[in-house]
Amino acid sequence: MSQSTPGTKNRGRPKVRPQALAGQAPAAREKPAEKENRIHRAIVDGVMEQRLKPGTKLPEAALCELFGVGRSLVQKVLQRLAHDHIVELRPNRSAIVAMPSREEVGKLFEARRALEAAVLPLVAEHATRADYASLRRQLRKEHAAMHRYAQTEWAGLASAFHIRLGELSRNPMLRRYLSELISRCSLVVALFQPPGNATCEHDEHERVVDCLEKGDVRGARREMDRHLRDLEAHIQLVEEDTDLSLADMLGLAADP
Amino acid sequence: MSQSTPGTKNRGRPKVRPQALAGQAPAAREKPAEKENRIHRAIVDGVMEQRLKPGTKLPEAALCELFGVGRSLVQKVLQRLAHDHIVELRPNRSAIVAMPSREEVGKLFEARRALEAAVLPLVAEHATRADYASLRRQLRKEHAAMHRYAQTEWAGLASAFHIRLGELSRNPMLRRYLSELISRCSLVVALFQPPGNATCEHDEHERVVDCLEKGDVRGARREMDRHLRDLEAHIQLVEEDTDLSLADMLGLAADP
DNA sequence: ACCGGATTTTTTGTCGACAATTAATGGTTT
DNA sequence: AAACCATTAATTGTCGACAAAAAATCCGGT
Repeated sequence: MSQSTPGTKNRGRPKVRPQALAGQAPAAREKPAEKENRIHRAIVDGVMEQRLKPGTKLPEAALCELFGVGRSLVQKVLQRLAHDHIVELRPNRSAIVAMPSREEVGKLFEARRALEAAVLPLVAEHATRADYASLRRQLRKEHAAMHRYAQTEWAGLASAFHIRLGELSRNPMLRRYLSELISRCSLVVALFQPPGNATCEHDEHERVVDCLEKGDVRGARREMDRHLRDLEAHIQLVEEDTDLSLADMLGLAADP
Repeated sequence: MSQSTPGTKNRGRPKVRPQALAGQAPAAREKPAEKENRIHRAIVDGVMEQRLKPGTKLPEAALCELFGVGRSLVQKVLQRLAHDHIVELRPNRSAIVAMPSREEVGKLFEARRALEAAVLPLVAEHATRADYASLRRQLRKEHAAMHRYAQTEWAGLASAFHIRLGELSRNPMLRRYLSELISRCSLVVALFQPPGNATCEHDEHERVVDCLEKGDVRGARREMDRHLRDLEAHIQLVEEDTDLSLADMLGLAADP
């Protein structure tokens, strides 16, 4: 199969465009650490909202200009993003937005199922009445957003539920690992979920809390496992075999 | 060239001493990435073998001189170490070797129990005959080292068993998380285990493999949980309440 | 016209310099 | 003598500069 397209000089992956990154104006004076977080958040948001598509190049120089900082900061941020698997970092090459393969996505959800299951007994062990109450409050907000068709807000709240469970395990390491997996999953969901295709998820979250509050850990695990498999089943990977530069270019051409 | 100025007053936390870091001579030409790994490994080894005690300051300038690199590299390495919780990184202050509190250690082992339990079913699902055979081979080496009283080697092999289980889960994320927790645990064990107090661990590892090979996941989980609780029970934390600078000074005073 | 090698361009890797921040020191007052 | 404040020293935070690697481009041979 021939992949060489004669005459196409500007072939390759798209570079970052200014509009793709919400240009947060640097406040008059900000604490040093905040600068780093600002850049980090801007890129994460860009990826989550699909302004930055997988494979997009993120050259350090461009980011420096866009955010008005030196390369040291940009490098530190890219390092962090690479560790969270949001960008891919190759030696002597531009960092690119991570493009998980079909298999990686499978393993990712597998890991998440395992970790959520591992967390539930600890939640049941440590959670108090007040904790369950706050969970219920969160679920109400979630429902409200869903019925309002506030897509992105709802996605955030749905993740927040799982993250809250991680917190309720009262274990910082498990919480951190779970948060990491949840972020990556919602990234994948955002990537492969064409806008509008909202997976209405009934009240699977509620059922998990019901079981937990009854002390039925095994039931909670079962419900959670089913919920996560549902979530995974709802995403369809549309993947190109070896080279998606053409698709990228088309995507880039369709400029808002 | 005078090496270290003997007139410095060493009050407060101990600083890094040249002997405490195995001075790997930089090979004639090494790949860029290897430099970073060399420094990383040197510090990790130093901590594991207790040449670098918790609370030891690691100023960037000193590390630069010791390894003959610039501050960028040192910073990158410290960043990585901080992420692995081997050093603690405070803003505008020297990085110090991490000193886990009693509670952190408890949570650490809790997380590890949860994760090892979560990994076992996947191992049982994916492992082949050959995998079990290689596990058994590894166990034989472990036994040999134990009977030879090769303390440090045996510790490494014992960790290797658990790490191998992580690999056999065939899940990169779970493998990485588990490896991280195992490293931190063996770090803690090394810290609080006075040399000579070898916890002979019978053949708890064998029992886990036995259950796995029989397809008895639940049994394997039970054995593993017991094994890890045993391990935790064998470490005694000798901790100071709020401030251990005095103890540090004493530790430093007892200088070879 | 096409392929392969030399050249230019882009981009990262690494370093030392300067500014900012914190800890340590010393001097003054009560 | 103890506490407080000003000054000094040590250490990190951030930046641009230069070198090295890879990619993109150009060019001559078949």
